[in-house]
Parts: sequence; structure tokens; C-alpha cells
Amino acid sequence: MADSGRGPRERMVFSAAQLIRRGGVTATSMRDVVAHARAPRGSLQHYFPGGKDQLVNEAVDWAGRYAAKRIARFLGEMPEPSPSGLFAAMVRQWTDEYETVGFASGCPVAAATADCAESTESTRTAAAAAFACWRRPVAEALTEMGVPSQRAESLATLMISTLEGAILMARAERDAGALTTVARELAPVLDGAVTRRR
Amino acid sequence: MADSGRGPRERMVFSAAQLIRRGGVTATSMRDVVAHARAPRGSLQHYFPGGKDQLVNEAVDWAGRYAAKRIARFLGEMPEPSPSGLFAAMVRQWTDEYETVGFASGCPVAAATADCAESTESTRTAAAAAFACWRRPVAEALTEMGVPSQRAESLATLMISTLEGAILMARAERDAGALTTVARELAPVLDGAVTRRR
DNA sequence: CGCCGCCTATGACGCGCGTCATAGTAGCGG
DNA sequence: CCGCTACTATGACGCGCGTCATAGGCGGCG
Repeated sequence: MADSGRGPRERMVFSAAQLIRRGGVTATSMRDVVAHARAPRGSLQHYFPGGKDQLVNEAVDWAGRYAAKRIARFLGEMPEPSPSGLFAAMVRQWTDEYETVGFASGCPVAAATADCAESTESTRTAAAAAFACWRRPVAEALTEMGVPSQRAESLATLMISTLEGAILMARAERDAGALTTVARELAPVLDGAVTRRR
Repeated sequence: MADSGRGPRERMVFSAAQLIRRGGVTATSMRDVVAHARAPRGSLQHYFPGGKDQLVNEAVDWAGRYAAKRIARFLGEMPEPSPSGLFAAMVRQWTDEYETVGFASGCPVAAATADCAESTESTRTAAAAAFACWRRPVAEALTEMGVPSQRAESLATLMISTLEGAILMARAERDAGALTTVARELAPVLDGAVTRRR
């Protein structure tokens, strides 16, 4: 969450993701992005000759990779990993944010999907890639914990779907209750899928 | 899904919901709405003096009530109701749509939340109300099936969250797989919550 | 120095938006 | 026929958008 990535280009992509998280793709203007990134406006057409689409797609891309990296981080921080523990960590990231800085932002991939899935093929593809990029480490972690690999894929899909939906609901209600609820309710089915001891 | 509600006013609200489903709130213009509803443009300021916000809020409202009514309908169609059966029906509504007319549209409440939760308080409130309106009959149905009422509330939240997330994923990937997956994986935990025979 | 890449600066263009102002029409009770 | 209310019609306004065109600075290398 550092305010500045190294180069101005990185900062713009990061800022785009940040703004898309808040208000959606359509409501995020390129002028807003350069202002938020404290970047020169002239750099837009230099770094992103593909226009807004390119910027948005890279922001979605970045978000997918970021989510994937978080999974690895969560696993590293867990003394004894379990499926429910991983999901709890994923959920906690959001409850923490909502409790500390408020309910201003959702998931940029979700916003991009809702806004662009029909209008902009390339962004839809980017969102699909982001989901896949996010799901992979989750599924791998589950198999590592002893979940059969096919089942792990399904559960990864379940975890991310449920998380995304709960984020939406929590934001609408300005109450993180939905997040904690789904974490609690999903725990047994996740842990129940472990067939071999690690 | 009838193309025309009775009055022009109803048609406009319905069309707004329809367009928001596709491209989000910000990308949906009021001129688009009247065109889609084949309604006179002059009627906008007559029926919706509150401007776009009012129109959007009523569309979200409509969507919430529509979802709630569908739950009642599903229950009526099920010979022997079960939690997993209800969830399967909710999911099937979306897989059916995606298989027949394509992945153009998502959930209007989700889109409104992603686009307006931060920018427009009234719409955020409308979305929260829509979720609540949708959740109530689900929870009631679960208690009717023998789920303890507090648990039923939690499971209703889980079902709707998971469904919303799976809709997003399916739309991004243009593949209803996520929907069928979550229906399958959630079934046991839902049915396992029934403590008394009906 | 001179030149040439990279990056930045800035103003303009055309468009579509939400909103407003003003006027017009239809039906109907008096 | 009048007048009133409900609804429709239409053009204008101001704004912010994405994009483009053009013109710089500016550091390094021959």
C-alpha cells in the first residue's frame, strides 16, 4: 500500500487500481489518475499509448498479481496452515481495512468486471486472468494442505467467490458482518476437505 | 422479463435496472434509459425529479424486490424443499441466463454497490436495503426447512455472497463453471444445518 | 557542439453527459 | 369554452471526458 511505487508509470497503474476500487472504471478519469499519482499528465500518452483501456487493463493485472502475492504472504505467516485459516486471513485483510480506513473501496477486479465485461473485451480478459492468477496459489496451497487437487480447484473458486460477494455486501451495508459470517460458515467445509495429514 | 411493464414510469425503472446490469451505473445514461424503455424523454424530469440518483435508486430497489419474489417462486416450484435445493435454484437462474442469452449482464445491485457505494450515499443505502430484502425470504425459507433461525441468517448471507461472487467470476471468464462449482460445494454445508425434520 | 532519444507540457477538439427552461398537448371537471 | 393538472417535447447550457497535435526540455553520446 506504499503511496509511491518507484517510477511514475508504476504509480499511475497503482493509482488507477486504487481509484477503480473506489468508484468503478467509468467514474475514474485519466486526469484523476495522474493527479492521484502526482504524475505529469503528458506521460499518459507516452506510457499508455493504448489509452484508458490499456491503463485499466494493467491496473486489473496488477491487482490480480497483488492478490496472488498476498496468498503467499498469508501462508508464510501461518504457523500451522489450514484451509479455514487461509480463508480467515483473506477475509481479515478486508475486515482490517474496513475497520481502520472505512468502507470506501472494494475489489478492483470486481469493479472492472461489473463495468467492462460487456463493453471492453480486453478488460474482461484481464479480469479473467486476474481471477485465475489469484486462484492458482489458493488451489496450490490447499493441495499442499492435503486437499485432493481437483477438489482444491473447486474450493479455491468457492473461497474467492464468497469473499468477493461478502466484500460487496459489507460495503453496501457499511458493516463487515457479512465477511466474518462467511469466514465462520465456510470454515468447516474447507477443513473437511483435507483427506491426508500433512 | 417482460419487455414492457404497464406504465412508462415502470418501464423506465425496469430499463434502468437492465442497463445497469450490463454496464454499471456510470456508463448508463438517462438518454439510454428512455431509449431502451421507448419512453418520452420529457417524462424523466416529470417522474424522477430527483434526477439520475432517484432513477438508479428505484432500479436497485426494484431489483431487490424482484430477487425476493424469485425466492418465493423457487420455493413454490420445489416438491420437497431443501437448503441446497434452494441454492441450486438460485444458481440455476443465472446459469440458464448465461447459457441462453450470454454473459452480457450481472447483478444490478452488485453493479450499483461497486459504482456508487462511495459516491452516492442514497444509492448505497438502496443497495443495502436490496440485499436485506433479498436475504429475508432466504433466511425464512431456511428456518422453515428446519435450520435454527440465527444460523439461517448466517447461511442466507453466505448463499447470497457466494452467488454474487460466482456471478462476477462467471461473467469475467465467460464460463458458468464457477456457478455450478459453488452450488456443488456449498450443498453439504447448507443441508447439514437442518437440525429438525420437517 | 549537435543531434537524438526519452519524457513532459499544454491547449484544443468533439462528444456525450445531467440538468434546466420553456413551451406545447391531452383529458376532464366546471 | 375555460382552466387546471398531468404529461410530453425540445433545445440549450455548462462541464468533464478521452484523445490528439504540437511544442518544448534535457541528458548523453558521437
